[in-house]
Amino acid sequence: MKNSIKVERAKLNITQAQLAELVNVSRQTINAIELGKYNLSTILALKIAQVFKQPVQNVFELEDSDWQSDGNS
Amino acid sequence: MKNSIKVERAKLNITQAQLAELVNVSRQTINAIELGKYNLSTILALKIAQVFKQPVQNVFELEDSDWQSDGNS
DNA sequence: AATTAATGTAAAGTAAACATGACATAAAGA
DNA sequence: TCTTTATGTCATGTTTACTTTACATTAATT
Repeated sequence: MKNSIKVERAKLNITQAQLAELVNVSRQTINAIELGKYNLSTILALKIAQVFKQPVQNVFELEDSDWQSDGNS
Repeated sequence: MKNSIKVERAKLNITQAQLAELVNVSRQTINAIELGKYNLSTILALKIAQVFKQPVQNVFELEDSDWQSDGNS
C-alpha cells in the first residue's frame, strides 16, 4: 500500500508529531505508517484522511501486490 | 465505527463467504467486521470498498466515540 | 560550529486482528 | 419436514499494530 501522508503533511505544514497528536497515536506510529512499515487500522486511516480533508483512497492507495496475499501486513 | 457491508452485499447479492473469498480473508473475519466486532486493517477496507465500487468512507464511517480513544479496537 | 527541531530506528511489551475448526441456529427450498 | 445454505459464535493460536523508552541522524537556526 502506498500513501501520501508526507505530501499532505507538507500541504498543512505539520510535523509527524503534530499529526500524531491530532489522531491520538504516537509519533513513531505516524513515522512507521508514513514509511509504509505496516498496515494501519481503518479507524486510524479514516482519522488521518479527515485531518487532511481527503478521501481515504486519496491518501492510501492499494497496490497490485496487496491483492496477492491476505489482509495483513 | 459503523459500516454498510450488509447493505452493499445485498446490492451485489453476495454472501459473507463470497465476499471473504473475493478479498482473501476467512468468512468469520467478514462476519466479525460486519457486526462491528473489530477494527479491520486499511488494506482490507480498501479491498472491500473496491469490491463494492464505493469510496471507503461510504462503507466505513467514523463515529464521534472513535475520536475519544486511540486508533485501536 | 553549536544547538535545537524533526525524523529515523531499535528493543521489549501488550492488545487485538486475523486464522482454523467446530458447532448452533436461522432461513430457504425441495 | 427434511436438507441445505447462510449466519452467528466460541476457543485456541499466531502475527502484527501500536506503545514506551531510548538513541542516532539529519535539517534548520543562530
